[in-house]
Amino acid sequence: MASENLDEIDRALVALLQQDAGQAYATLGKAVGLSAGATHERVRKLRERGVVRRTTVEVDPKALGLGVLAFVMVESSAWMGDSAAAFAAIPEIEEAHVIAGSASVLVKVRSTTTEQLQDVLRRLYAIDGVSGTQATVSLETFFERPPSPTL
Amino acid sequence: MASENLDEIDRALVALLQQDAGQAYATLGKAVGLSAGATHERVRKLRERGVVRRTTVEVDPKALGLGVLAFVMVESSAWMGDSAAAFAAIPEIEEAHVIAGSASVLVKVRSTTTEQLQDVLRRLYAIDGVSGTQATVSLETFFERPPSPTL
DNA sequence: AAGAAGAACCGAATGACATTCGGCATAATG
DNA sequence: CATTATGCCGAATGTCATTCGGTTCTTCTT
Repeated sequence: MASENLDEIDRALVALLQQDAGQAYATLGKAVGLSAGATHERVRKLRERGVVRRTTVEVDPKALGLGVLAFVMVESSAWMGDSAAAFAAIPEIEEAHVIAGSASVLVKVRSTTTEQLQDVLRRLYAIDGVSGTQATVSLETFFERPPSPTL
Repeated sequence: MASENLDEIDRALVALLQQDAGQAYATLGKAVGLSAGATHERVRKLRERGVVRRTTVEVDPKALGLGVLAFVMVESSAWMGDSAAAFAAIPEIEEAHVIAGSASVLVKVRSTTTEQLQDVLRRLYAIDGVSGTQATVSLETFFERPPSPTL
C-alpha cells in the first residue's frame, strides 16, 4: 500500500474518521468540500485499499478491569519469526513486535492484576525458544492515540 | 469506572463493536439475544459511562507512510509526571507511559523514515528534564489488537 | 492536438437503519 | 407488600447509507 496514493482529502478523511467514525457522510463531506455521495465513494475506496481496516470502538481498558499494563522484553535463544501465533494465543497480549537488540520480541500486556501479569510471564516462557523476560510496568499512561495521517 | 458493572452482555457487545462498529443494532442485538432498541440503549449506556470512548477506524500505519516503528525509553534526571503535554506535542508519538525502572517514560513512535525518527529523538531531548533516550526499533509487527473485554 | 476512456464528482431517489417512546415485565428498595 | 427504578420489546418516525444517471475533469492513446 503506497502512501503516495493518498491525497490531502484522503488524509483529512482518515483523520476525521479516526476522531469520530460515526458521523454522517454529509457531515464528513462538508468538512472536506465534497458531497455526501462522493465522500462515501472515497471512504469505500480507503476501505477497499486496506488503508481503513475496519470501523471499531476505542474502549477504556480500566473500564474493562484491565488496570495493569506492562511492556515485556522477551529474550530468546532461537529465531522467533515464526512465533506470531504463539503470542497471539495469549489473550492478555495486546501487541507483539520483533525487535532489534538484546531481546527478540517486545510485547504489550494488559491484565487485571499483577498476579495475572505473572501468569502471562509464565505462559510466555512456555513458548518454544523463550529464554527470558523482562517486564516494565506502566505506572501511568499519559496518552494513547492512533497513527497520524498527516505526518 | 468499576468493571464489576459490566455484565456478560455488555462485554459481548464491546467485543462485537471492537470487531465491527458499523454493524446494525439489529445485527448486534441478534448476537446477544436482545432487540435492536434494547441493544441501542445498552450501547448508549456504555458510551455514557466512558467504557466505549468513541467510534473510530483502525488504519494501516504503513498505508499512511509510517513505515518505521520504535519504542523509546526516555531517561530523565527529573520527575516527568507533569510532561504529558510536552510528549503529546510531538505528533509522531503514538503513546507515552510513565514507567518504573531505570528510565522514566516509554514512548511508542511511528515515523516515515529513520531520519524522522532521529528527529523525534532530538525533539525528545528538548523536553525539560530528559537526559537520555534509548530506541528499540520494531523489525516486524506480529499483531496489534484492542484490549480484550473477556479477560 | 483531438478524441476516447477512465476517474471523480453532484444530487436525487430509494432502501436501510438510528432513535425514540408507550407499554410491559422484572428487579431493587423501603 | 407497595413503590420505584431499570431493562426490555416492538412499532413509528426521522435520519442516513447506498446507489445511480448525468456531468465534469483527468489521463491515455493516436
